[in-house]
Amino acid sequence: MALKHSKQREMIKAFLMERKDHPTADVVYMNVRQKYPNISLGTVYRNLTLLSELGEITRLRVGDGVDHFDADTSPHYHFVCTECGQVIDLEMESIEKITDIAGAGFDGRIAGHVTYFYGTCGNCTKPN
Amino acid sequence: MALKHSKQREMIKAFLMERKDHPTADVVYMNVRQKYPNISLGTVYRNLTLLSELGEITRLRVGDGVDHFDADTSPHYHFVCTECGQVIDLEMESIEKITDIAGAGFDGRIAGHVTYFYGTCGNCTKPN
DNA sequence: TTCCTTGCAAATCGTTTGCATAATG
DNA sequence: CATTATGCAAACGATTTGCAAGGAA
Repeated sequence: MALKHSKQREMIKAFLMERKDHPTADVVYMNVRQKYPNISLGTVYRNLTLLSELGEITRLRVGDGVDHFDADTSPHYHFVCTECGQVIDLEMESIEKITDIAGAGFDGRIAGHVTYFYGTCGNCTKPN
Repeated sequence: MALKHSKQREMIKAFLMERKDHPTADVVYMNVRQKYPNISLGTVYRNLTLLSELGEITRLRVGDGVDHFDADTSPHYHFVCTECGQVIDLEMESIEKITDIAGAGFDGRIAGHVTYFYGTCGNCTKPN
């Protein structure tokens, strides 16, 4: 279980940190491969899973069938454009209280929530 | 594109309506097959997809890797138990306003949101 | 008769995993 | 040296799809 350093993991994490969008495993693979041609898709998946288990990155399941990854683990929300598929960070007031609202009268323990907003992004909304 | 009646579709819809949980395609298949042994998994998938496109049912992507289906299309929220995997309806005050909160200052159009709450359900929370 | 729907099986897609080898501590 | 990590390819599970045959309008 003792973690050992690996060039591959380092590059995957670094790549994720320099991106403001939320790349999929395949995009990570394609990009890291330019600098490190020998890396395999399996290694990318293994490291993305490991990093998210360590809490260093977040796995985003926005409902488009593909997992997205985010190196920004601070609490924030995402918007998914139904037109172009883009996943964008939202700058918005906290809505943490919805967990309490949901918990009122619920027979169980609510630990948290997952929310994403959808619609058309700035670009796709513009007239053409 | 003109829709034609089919016994299979009718039974799938009926089955979904009599369930308060949120069955997966496979569960629908297993159950409908008891009354209609010849039905195929492909047909179940095709009809679930068709019905959800028609807006007669809702496809739930709660992040467990399997799609769940709900015949109740009225706006409501779901809770997913991280212990037993169960998906339950939540009776709670509307949180529709979070769409407005998210839209404030956002350059684009927000059409809606998807939220699910997670934690441990009543049964799984109980001491044992 | 038209053409929507089905059953079946093969195909797809994203992701995971087994295994022998390479790299790390 | 003891272990973790890798590359590769095969395996997986959920869902989709092509096609010839069946059923509804």
